[in-house]
Amino acid sequence: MRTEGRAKRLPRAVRERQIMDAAVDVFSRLGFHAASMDEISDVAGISKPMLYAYLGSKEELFATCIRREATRMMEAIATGVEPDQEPDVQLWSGLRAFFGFVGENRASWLVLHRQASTQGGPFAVELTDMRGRAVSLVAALLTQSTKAPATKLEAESLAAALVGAGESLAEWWLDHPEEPAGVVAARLMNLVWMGFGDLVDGNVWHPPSRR
Amino acid sequence: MRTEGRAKRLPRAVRERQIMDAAVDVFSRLGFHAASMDEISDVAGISKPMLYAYLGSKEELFATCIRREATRMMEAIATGVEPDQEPDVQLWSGLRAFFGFVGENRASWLVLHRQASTQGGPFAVELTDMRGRAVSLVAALLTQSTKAPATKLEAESLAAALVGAGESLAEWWLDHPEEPAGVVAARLMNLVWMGFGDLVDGNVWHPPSRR
DNA sequence: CCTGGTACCTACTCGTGAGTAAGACTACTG
DNA sequence: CAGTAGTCTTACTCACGAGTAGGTACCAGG
Repeated sequence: MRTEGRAKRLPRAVRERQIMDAAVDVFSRLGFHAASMDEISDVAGISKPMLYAYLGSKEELFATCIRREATRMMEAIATGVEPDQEPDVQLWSGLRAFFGFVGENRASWLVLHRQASTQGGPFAVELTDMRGRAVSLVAALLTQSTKAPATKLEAESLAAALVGAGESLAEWWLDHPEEPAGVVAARLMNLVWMGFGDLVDGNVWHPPSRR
Repeated sequence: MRTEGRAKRLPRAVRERQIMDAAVDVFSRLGFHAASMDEISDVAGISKPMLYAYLGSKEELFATCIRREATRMMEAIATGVEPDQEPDVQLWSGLRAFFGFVGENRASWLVLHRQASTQGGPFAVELTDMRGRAVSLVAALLTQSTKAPATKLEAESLAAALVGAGESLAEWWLDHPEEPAGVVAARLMNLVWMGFGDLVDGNVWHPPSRR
């Protein structure tokens, strides 16, 4: 990129989108610290002062990226899940939506997960916030199941474990892209709904209405 | 630290231990990038050139930390687990050992997990390596269960999910230290062995010989 | 008391990357 | 064809942190 001279004049909104896309790309490849504003501006096809003029400091830019991608993902999942269904079906559709999103937005996922841990920055808020929303969502789903976990702590911790399992499996999936999203999602569904105990005995979970 | 003048003369081996301890502390608090060699040397109570003379570059130092802490953790788990037992019992003892270690070595855990993602460095090898060993271990445990997952991929992905669940739950635990290690471990055990399906119906897992 | 060797220090170099000053180019508006 | 508002640039400053040069204190053994 950026071998030509002056960039074409474009309206601010468009430029901002381009910059954000470039930023997500670079952050996902290098992580927050290793990514440089020079490289981002380069990939975006503009010069550094534009970056600062439009998106503020590096930390602000990163936080904005997180916010945008997190919102996209949460919306994808919210769209995919069907409320007013049995808990297991809801979980199933949620998992499908999640893995579907990750499969089609690797960069988004990387920026949200791999760079999530780089604690310290004020953007950590955005991340823990999103993760917290996801956990609460799952926890609510669990609590809503009758006879489910007694304490709030129990539901929340199980939800945290489930979310972590999803994240980890998504990470594993990046190294084994030949597997279709549905298969991976189904595996996690079986793990958390049936448990190894049942799986060992050959009992598997499947959607109520087979397709 | 480091307000006094010259440090007392100490044999190299002792100094190296001190430095490693300081490094783990600083890395766990700040992460690889944000940690500075100045601060580490400061916490260790010595000057920077000593650091370089004894432990090499920053990346070498970090890699050494990872190796040391990873070894400690894997040994703690290996010691805790009882082979020649039923798979579920093995998993149970492994989980107990894992959460026990994390509870008593927060800094070790943080350096191993939170800073794990900071990809890019040559130390990433150490981390993915250790995680790979953990996953393989669990995968072997699963495969050894009769009638278990058919394909190697399936076992490995489930193991990855389980390890991720453990990591995530450990992370959650850091924010809820009032819970005892055993309770947290038991929760994860129930999740992955029984599954939500059973938990919803009130079926819980417990060790074969009640204590 | 010299002679080495090892622990330890102060005080630098030097690259890199965040952030900025000051101005140039383009387009619309009267 | 001004004037003005917004886009875009080159070319800096400046702090911070990795790594080092070159020396000082301390403890052997001869």
